[in-house]
Amino acid sequence: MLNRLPELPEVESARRLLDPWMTRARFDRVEVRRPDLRHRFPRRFRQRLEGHTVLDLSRRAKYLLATLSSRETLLIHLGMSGSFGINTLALDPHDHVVFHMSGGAVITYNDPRRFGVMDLLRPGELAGHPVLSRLGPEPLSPAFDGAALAQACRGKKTSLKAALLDQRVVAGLGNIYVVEALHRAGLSPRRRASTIATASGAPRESANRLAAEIKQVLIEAIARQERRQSYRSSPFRVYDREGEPCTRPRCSGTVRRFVQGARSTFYCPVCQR
DNA sequence: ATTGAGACCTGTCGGC
DNA sequence: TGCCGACAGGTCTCAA
Repeated sequence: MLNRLPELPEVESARRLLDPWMTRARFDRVEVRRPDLRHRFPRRFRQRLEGHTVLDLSRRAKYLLATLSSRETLLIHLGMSGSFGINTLALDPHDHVVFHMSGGAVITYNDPRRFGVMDLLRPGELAGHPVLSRLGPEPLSPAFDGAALAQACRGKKTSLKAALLDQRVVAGLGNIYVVEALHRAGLSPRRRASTIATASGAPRESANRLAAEIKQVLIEAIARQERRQSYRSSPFRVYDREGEPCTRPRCSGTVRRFVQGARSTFYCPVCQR
């Protein structure tokens, strides 16, 4: 469903799901049922995994990184529809990769739209990686705050929404959580990104508020994933609520939708300025 | 350099 | 009922 689109909280949730089954376990057998996700798999993908042990499973932005005993790193991106299953009974047509681990666990990667990525990085390829090395700060790290956000937005002529989707500004947000954070912070998605910083790049109050709301919306989403309860109504305050009353306290506005960078933006024109 | 638009992919949904 | 186009979105590529 909507909240399964893999943004940072969903990827963190996947990491926590996999960790007990993967870390300290060995790849006994790897099945590649479809090698054509977003890119072709690296050469000898299966052989480079089999027989090796996972030493550590971490997350950077929307990427999962498994450090292997071979000193290579398995890099995984869930794209738009990727998910993992543990010991699922029957194979689905979209189960593209199956890891048979030494502990007996069978880990299945499912990805109907095949926008996901699996790659293997040799020891030297991690540091200067064309994507990883350009990622901005982790939004939940202490390094990310209003000052860091303002500095990254300084002089940017693009919209605040586009800036937050730029993984070099802050790493791990997608359309939904950007829309939610802007709503919570009471900031218009159309506003120029540079307006949250002073001319010298110092944070305005809006930058501090936005950074705090980004953290909060992610923390709440991760906690929701952990509880794994199903919701009868949307957990989002503004996303996909076009025409509904604004959910912010004392706001009488109505949620509007418009397209920004070929993505749907939902916002309240009354309280988001 | 920065910014924006199009492409990739397929399940779902609304309209006729 | 069934078909078909529109839509969803993360990231890469290309062009202005």
